[in-house]
Amino acid sequence: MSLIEERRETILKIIVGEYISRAMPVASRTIAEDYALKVSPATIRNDVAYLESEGYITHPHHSAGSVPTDKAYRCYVGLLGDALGLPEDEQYFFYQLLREARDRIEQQLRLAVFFLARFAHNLAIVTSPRAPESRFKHLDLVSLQDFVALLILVLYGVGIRQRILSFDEAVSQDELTALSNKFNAIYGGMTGNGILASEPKLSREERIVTQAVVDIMETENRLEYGKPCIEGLCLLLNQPEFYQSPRIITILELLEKESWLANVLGQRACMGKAEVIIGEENREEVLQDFSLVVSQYGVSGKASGVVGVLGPKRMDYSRVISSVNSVSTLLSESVAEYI
Amino acid sequence: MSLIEERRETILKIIVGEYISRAMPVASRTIAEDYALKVSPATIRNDVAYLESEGYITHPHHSAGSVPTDKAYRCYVGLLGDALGLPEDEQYFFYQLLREARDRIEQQLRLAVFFLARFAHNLAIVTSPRAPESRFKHLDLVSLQDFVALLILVLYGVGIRQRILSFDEAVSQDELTALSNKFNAIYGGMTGNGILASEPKLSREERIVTQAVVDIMETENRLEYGKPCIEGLCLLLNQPEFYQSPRIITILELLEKESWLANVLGQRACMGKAEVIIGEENREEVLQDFSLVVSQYGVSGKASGVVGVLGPKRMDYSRVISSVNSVSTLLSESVAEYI
DNA sequence: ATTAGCAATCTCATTGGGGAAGTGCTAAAT
DNA sequence: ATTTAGCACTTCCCCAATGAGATTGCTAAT
Repeated sequence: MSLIEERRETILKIIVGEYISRAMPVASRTIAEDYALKVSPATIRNDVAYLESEGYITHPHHSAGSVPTDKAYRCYVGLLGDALGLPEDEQYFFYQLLREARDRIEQQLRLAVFFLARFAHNLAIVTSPRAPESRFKHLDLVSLQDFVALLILVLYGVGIRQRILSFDEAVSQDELTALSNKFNAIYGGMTGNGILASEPKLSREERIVTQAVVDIMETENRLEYGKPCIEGLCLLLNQPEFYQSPRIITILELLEKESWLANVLGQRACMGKAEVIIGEENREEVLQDFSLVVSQYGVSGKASGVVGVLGPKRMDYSRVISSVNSVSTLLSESVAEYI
Repeated sequence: MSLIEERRETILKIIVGEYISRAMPVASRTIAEDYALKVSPATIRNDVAYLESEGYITHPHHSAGSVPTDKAYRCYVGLLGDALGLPEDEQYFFYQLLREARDRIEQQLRLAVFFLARFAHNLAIVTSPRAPESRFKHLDLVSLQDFVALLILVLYGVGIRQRILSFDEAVSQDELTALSNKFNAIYGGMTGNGILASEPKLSREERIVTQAVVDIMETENRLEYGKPCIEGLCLLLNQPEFYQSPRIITILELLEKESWLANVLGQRACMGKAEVIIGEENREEVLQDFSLVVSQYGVSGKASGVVGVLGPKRMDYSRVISSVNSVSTLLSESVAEYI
């Protein structure tokens, strides 16, 4: 790389960095003064003109400073390399906190999403872990009223689901317990289809239970991701580009949709390594002013969830990526313990 | 009530109604023209001056029309009486929908909050039902790894909680099942304190389980309300008074707090009848530009939750109140079925 | 290849005026 | 005593004009 190309790259990095921290177009004089480049603003303007012709830079208007394009962010993220992680102390504190809550899965996810939002200063998303295909682990039946029982179904990969069952005749708790024992013995490890195929001779009540079990498992299979926990909406809204902007409403509308996460992610999240989706790389149109950093966590093939951060394209990628990676790693360890 | 007083009340109702539907100060001429009062704008101005001196009306500035005060809204709500409910067809449609999901408690709450938000055109809140004091109903232990098990605890009043247990030595599923049976036999119907007081001789493993059970029950008792489901944030944000206003951020910050609902409600929600909290009647300062309509649902003493709607003071009280009442009634029926 | 200098461009905050909206007051009418 | 018409006055809101400030693009010199 020639000296000139090197300087252009430096200038590009400076522009992206400055724009990320100040949220305002970067002037050539600022670059020349605040960084020891030993060239005049005019030279920098020449380089910027070149970078603009290559599609890395735009200007909001004729006499405004430089603003990075999506291409510039992409390049910037590429140059980050294996960046610095979170500060040791923050990371350790978070680690301790998560360990303390390791017996309460829900609580742990809520802590994770809460701290991820604060580490990353943006909207954080964590989905509960789930298995790629539902497999029966255990069920339990609890009598509520004479004709009504509560079905609790445990699936492999830390999923627990409940449903109310109504019978045609009174069923006592003892009978329910007997039913549970029978099903636990024969259905263990089976998939929904497996249970349907095994088709043992069933009584009326047994059929009701089995149908509910299969229905839960199939519903579960249709979902792409577990229920997402979200935190830090107001951190996102406090960002200068969204302050009092109608665009935030489109984001809220997106988040209220049922399966927005599957639409947004497509296939992209991969295990253990944060992926960055910048601006127009987002398939969802309303996200094209945003960047998304996502990673999968969990144990491959057994149980996995997604952690991610959504923020303006002008986010502190280094910090966000390492936050996502940290949280992802810690949650993976946690899942491995009780899978 | 003299003729003049009657006219003043009518004018007050007109001003509140117009302001609710148009979100703009109401001019005396508008009142005279659009409503057949048979008096001139000047007369109306005199009455408005009186209403202002009594604290029912303000003006954003000298030559602006009339805007109702909190006192006016309170009066307006009082005059509503037992207002018109929701349209029959909407109500019936919703009723059907809720019945279809009656075996899935979570799903039912989500449907309820979703439709409540849309009926009321504002932010809707529904908390899951819970009992005033936790009482043991049933537990189940599922082996996850040699030393690790999943505890599932069912409490009276439709609560189901889970926790991961770690033992010092390997415990098989058979042993776990035996443990469950034992506990189900002796702890049934007991409170957390009751279990502690009964203090049977316990093995190491039994102690771990019991401790977890008591801990869950006590944690549960400390919570004032179940986990709130929220819907319709963007409906709220689309209201003209919040459009591009920084006040929405304070609302988001409030909603992200752990126990905001208890702070906001205090003692107020009462069973089966919607309560209206207007503007400065809210104890929470950031809500003083809002109104809140809340009601309890469930079965008194057994299991109850809260349904509510949060919106601008300028909300359609008639519609919101009847929406809240409808949803509350339907959810109460539902809870009664499986309590 | 780099730089200094300068004209050109665009934003943004300020100012001021015209017009519209709507009240408050006063005096007359009922 | 109540209601009304008429009018002055206040305030907002939109618009255009203005000027200052920032920063670039270009040109010509180094």
